[in-house]
Amino acid sequence: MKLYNTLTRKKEKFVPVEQGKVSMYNCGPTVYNYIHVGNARPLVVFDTLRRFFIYRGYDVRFVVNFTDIDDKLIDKANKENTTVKAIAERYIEAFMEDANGLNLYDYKTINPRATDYIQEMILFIQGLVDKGAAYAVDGNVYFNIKSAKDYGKLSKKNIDDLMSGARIEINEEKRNPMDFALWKKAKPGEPFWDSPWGNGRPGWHIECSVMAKSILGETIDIHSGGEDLQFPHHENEIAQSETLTEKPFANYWLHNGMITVDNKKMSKSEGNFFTIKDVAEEYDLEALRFFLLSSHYRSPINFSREVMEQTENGLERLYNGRKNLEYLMEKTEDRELNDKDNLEIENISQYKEHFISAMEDDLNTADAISAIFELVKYTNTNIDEQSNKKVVERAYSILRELTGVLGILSKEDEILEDEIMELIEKRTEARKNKDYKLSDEIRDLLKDKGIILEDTQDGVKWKRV
RNA sequence: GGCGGCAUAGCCAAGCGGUAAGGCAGAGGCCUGCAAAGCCUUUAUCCCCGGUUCAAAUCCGGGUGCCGCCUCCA
Repeated sequence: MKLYNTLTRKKEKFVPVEQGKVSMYNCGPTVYNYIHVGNARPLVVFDTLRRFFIYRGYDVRFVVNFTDIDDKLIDKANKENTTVKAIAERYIEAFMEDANGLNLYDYKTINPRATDYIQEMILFIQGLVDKGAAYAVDGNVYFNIKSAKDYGKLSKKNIDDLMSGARIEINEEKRNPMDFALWKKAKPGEPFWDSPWGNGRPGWHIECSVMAKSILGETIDIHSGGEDLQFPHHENEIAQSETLTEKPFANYWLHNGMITVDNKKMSKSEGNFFTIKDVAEEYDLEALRFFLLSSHYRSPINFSREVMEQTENGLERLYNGRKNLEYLMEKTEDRELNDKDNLEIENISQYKEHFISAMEDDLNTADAISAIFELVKYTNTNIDEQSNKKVVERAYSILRELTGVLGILSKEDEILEDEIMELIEKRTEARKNKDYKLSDEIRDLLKDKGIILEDTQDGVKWKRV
């Protein structure tokens, strides 16, 4: 497995800290609002990486946190005259619904909440204060970036350039304008926790460092997130964690590219965003997942109605391919494998090899998807009622395996109600009698019910719209 | 101003020095009572200009255009 590591700006061979195990941490949502398509990209992409690791036999621990305390939650709670906790509950619930639609959590994922780790954060901050890397001023605690060796090593920025950027807020309390808050003094009416520096709450950056350390340990394998978090968030996480533990915080830093709309970054502050719920009204969220995997995770991708429709149609082709194989499994005969069968199995297996090597090359899902399309093309063309059932089953299981790694084609066929089966039979009878008027009426009736019929040489196939 | 990325057919998108994958859409055809699905055929000198090489979409230099980060942001 090769992964592009932002730290070195190179594709590197992946070597886990502990053989056969992978620890991953992905910065999760701040739960003050519904998540949008841009927020969904890292979740889908790195969920796919996790699935691939599991597929390759790794024992994976994957953490995606909830930031459930910060300025935005406090503002929202004040505006709605409710509590921060209530806001967090509401949007965590909404998040889980979206996550479910995106097929994110059918394997175990750890979802810690920042507010459950306040004591660990206080100890962490105290450790930094004891080391002289952090200082308290009037109830606030700041991290002194001068105490971090290599500050800027991830984002390749140097402190002087940043200073001349000069868009840093002036704060009299800070020794250096780039110092950032580890602990914020409580203002009247804000939620707070007791600490050695008085009542207050944690800063944003410290949360991820602490949850990662508490759950996964001092050095984790992979830390991921959107490329817009590289600076300052991830840079600050590194500074805090490595200053405290004196060990590498994460061995591999993975960053996904941005989603754009009309070629401008989708973001809440720009207002050009579509929430997952918006998308769900028009498209199946599985199509959104497929869209997010249709190009390489580090490239920017433009979200548009046109491309979503293209994606839906492509997904449909894959479903049809699977449907055809399911159909053939019923129709084909199970017999000993001959040379032709073996050759076919060999051909089919090549697509699986192609898929795996694409995924191992820095998670090239776009190329991996092309392998799946090629598999479907192959089976549509070369496999039929005359084929050996063993070959059909082999193709089918590979298709399921590979689409499962991507988390697509997750919808299963349902059993049709008796009433509908009767209509289908009635139509078949009508067609036999060449009563095409009646047969077309029945077909239209079923279409209204969302069932599409296909007449094939060996009988009627149906599918849901 | 500093740092980084990208530019491949109507659209999306692989490609990492050996002569342009895949998908969507369109056109024509096969099959079908008609459809649908599927299959076949069909659409690219890879932003521009130089250079290196037997060979460049791929490497180097110079342009042009677009985007991201430097501020909360996935």
